[in-house]
Amino acid sequence: MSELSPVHKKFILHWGEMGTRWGISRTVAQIHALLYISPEPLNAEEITTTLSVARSNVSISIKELQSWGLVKTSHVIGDRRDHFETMKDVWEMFRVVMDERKRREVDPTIAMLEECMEEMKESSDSDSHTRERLEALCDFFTTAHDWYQQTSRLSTASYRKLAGMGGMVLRALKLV
Amino acid sequence: MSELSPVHKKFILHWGEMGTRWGISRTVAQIHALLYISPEPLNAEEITTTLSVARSNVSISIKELQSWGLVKTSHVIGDRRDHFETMKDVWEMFRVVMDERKRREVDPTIAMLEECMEEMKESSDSDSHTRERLEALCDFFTTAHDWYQQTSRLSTASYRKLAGMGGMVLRALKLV
DNA sequence: CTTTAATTTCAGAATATTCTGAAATTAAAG
DNA sequence: CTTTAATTTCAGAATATTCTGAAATTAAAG
Repeated sequence: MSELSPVHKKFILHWGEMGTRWGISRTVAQIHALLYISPEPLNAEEITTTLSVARSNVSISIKELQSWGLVKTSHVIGDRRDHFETMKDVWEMFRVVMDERKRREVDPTIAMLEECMEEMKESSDSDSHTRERLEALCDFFTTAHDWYQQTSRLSTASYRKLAGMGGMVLRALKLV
Repeated sequence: MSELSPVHKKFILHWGEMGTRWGISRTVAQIHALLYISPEPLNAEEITTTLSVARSNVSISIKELQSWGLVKTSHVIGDRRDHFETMKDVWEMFRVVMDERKRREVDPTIAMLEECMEEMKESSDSDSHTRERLEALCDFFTTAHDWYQQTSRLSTASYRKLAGMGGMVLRALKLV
């Protein structure tokens, strides 16, 4: 794995680029891409040489990926070094990312909105326009949150089934 | 609107912070938040003083919001300045953002994956593991893309209905 | 306990991003 | 056409982020 084919490079570079657009550092995303296409778990040294980044950068980035729940440690007998791997199931992978983003960003936002509404109530703020806007946002987030709760635990197969049936479902529910 | 209440400040600051986590500059997100809670369209000068940022920063950030399709220009009779406003429907707002992210990030990623697969075919690359991984990713993205196509055009009311019925739908489809 | 391999920490360098303020441009008003 | 208001552009300052390399720490091997 330490010699990347042109396709490997293309994929890893693109994934790194996408990472930066979503607030994830390039190296973190590149390591994730590398582990995703690697047939077997890699140790830190291998990642360092393959991606040409500093050893310490790999260490920190792996920590970051672990905090997202995207990377697990595994071991090889006769080798004391940690090896790292990521899940291969893509739907599972996105579920993990969504869960974490929900926890880090959506939940605090809902909390903030509720606090705002509470504070407005207490100070008997007559600014009904602001109140309406915040309520609409809060509403949207909680509805989306509920839907997510319902669907995110589906198996890969069920998810695929649901997505495939999309149009039919909507027609049956007379939503279209 | 040039004097922000504590709740306004709280909301705008939080929204700005969330923006940075999703790869959007703080000021861009703050302006969006401000326009969202503003009862009427604001001109650039008002935004400048309310948020205490440079006039030029407002100009560039508004451009950015317009490129996302989140901000529209409106005019007031007897005033030659542009006024800016954002949609108030939250579901619509997120749909617009999703559409744009799909166009900017998901579509190019699908294209990249297809190119990779094509290149592997041409060079009759025997790396079946990589091929499998890329195919799985491509598959996921196209399935998600299809589902999104089906549901994203729903009205706010339908979206709410669908989300509300979540559990029922899944049970009816024997997915749970 | 000593040696050595592996890993982590962290200060600061390198880089990228965001923002400012002055100058240039555009365009409405008179 | 001239004046003035409004807007945009853009170089570089300010700031934030990412990354490196050396030093410190941890922990396995002998």
